[in-house]
Amino acid sequence: MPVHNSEIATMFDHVADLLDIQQANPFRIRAYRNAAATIRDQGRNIADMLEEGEDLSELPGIGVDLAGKISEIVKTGHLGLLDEIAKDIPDTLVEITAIPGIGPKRARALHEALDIGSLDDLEAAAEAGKIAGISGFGPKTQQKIRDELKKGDLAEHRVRLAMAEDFAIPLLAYIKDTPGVQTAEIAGSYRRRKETVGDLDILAAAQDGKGVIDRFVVYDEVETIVSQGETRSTVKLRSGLQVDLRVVPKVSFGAALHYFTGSKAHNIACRRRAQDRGLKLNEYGVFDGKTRICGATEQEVYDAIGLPPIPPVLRENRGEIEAAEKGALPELITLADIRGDLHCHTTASDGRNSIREMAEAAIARGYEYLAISDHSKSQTQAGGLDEAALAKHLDEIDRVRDDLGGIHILKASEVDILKDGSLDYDDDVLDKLDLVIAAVHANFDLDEDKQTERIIRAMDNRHVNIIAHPTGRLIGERRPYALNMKRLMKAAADRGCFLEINAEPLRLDLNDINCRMAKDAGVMVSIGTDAHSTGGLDHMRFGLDQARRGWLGPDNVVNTRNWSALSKLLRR
DNA sequence: GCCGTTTTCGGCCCGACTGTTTTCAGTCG
Repeated sequence: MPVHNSEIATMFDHVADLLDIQQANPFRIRAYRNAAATIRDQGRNIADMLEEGEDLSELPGIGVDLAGKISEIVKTGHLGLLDEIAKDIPDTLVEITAIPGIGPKRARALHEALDIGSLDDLEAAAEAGKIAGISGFGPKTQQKIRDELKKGDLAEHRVRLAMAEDFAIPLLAYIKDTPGVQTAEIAGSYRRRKETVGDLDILAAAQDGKGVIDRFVVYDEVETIVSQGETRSTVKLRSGLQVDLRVVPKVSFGAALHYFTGSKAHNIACRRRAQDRGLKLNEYGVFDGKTRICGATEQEVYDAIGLPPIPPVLRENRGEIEAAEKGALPELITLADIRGDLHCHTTASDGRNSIREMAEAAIARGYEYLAISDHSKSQTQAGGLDEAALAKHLDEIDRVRDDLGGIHILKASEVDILKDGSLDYDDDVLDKLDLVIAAVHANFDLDEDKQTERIIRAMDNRHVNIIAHPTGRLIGERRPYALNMKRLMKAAADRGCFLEINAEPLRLDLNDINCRMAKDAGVMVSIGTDAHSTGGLDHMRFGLDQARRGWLGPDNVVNTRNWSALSKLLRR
């Protein structure tokens, strides 16, 4: 039974939560959280690394002790430390800290005063009116607990970036439109272009914070006001999305933007750098003693701590500070680098627009080329084409090509990789195509070895240029299938095969970590929208976000090449 | 519990808002 990185990370986070309630050494607690983050950031399976004899204590934030605990988890599936802690406090006590306003200290107080050990215990105590009597608690807190329990909605739900935009853009316009607001930005993981965001963090520059906050909390979509002060406020929108607004004076805007953009780990590293220089960094600026030396722009903040500006997409404390220090930050790809889209569908299978409409839409976006890649015959529910239908379809592409100048239309197909790794069309059919995208659309539950070998076998076919959405995950809906990514990447590099970043907001597959692995493994990436309509071509920018978060530059991406370079690359 | 171009010991980021207090602890980001 292989242990996933996410399981180890979850156990470490759980240990941290429990130690927090025990009021253990806060730095020890942080060590567990940092280690959990490091483990999540590994593209490779930790269990595999261990098996291959790698020294895990060389990973950042993991020392001899935690390396030993990882090994224990991988070998036994258990962590003895958790049993130790359970003697003191119940495992399920952590649940109650999901209630806003209940943190580790109050959880402990509730446990000690009323022997509360779970959400159910808490609910019973709250309904019986026993909470308000505990020191540090009062009637308001008791009522809040009852309200939150009644609502039930305690699980953190992150929304996909594309959906967050739908709420963020009009809200930002509203804030910018508020009298007295000089400038405003959306910060947080939204600005870092993370694939999902937990809440929206908005920053505004204004002299009068209160006026801005007062108008913020009456925004049309606000359902509840969680907190409301002079310079900051938190609300919940009807959609359930939480929004934090912070207002600072203009001279502090850069420092506040830096602080509010995060990530937390990046901020901590920056603040530590400031400390090393005898300075203090907070959201109001960079300070020498009590004197504010700068902070109007992010550039000034980075200058003060001796670094070139670091793009928000890289601010995850995944080596960007060290790279910046050495002047080795990557040149990141931008939309302007993209010369074409190598994955889209038409009415021939499950798309909504014709070949001509898709091509015209690509021309309108300034592209040199577009690959028309409808589904193969096994995808019956998606209108996949059998050989005869494909032949007619290719003829139709020829007609549009003759008719429509100004763009190279590639005859392509998104061909199913069957369970045994063979392809859905025979080689003589594949021969007629300019580009073959191979994709897994069924049999997701093979074990890691079988799934990996299946895809590598598909890549053994010299017709295959691109593996589409390599992990198969759907954000928030379907986990990636089991795959040895390191083996897959090596195989792709050896065969001159490309891996896709599928730019569809639900997929974004490869993810940022895998993109970075691809770069390190020397695998080129193709960013394709998988558009099923002309509008879907605009999802390219979400794929670019993921690529940028994965440190990719124009050189790492196939579809930054001009037509002649691309055509050479497609010949394996 | 981790970490080191000052260090193998002694450090480890910083501030706003709320509710319960009667000056502040706890929570959150």
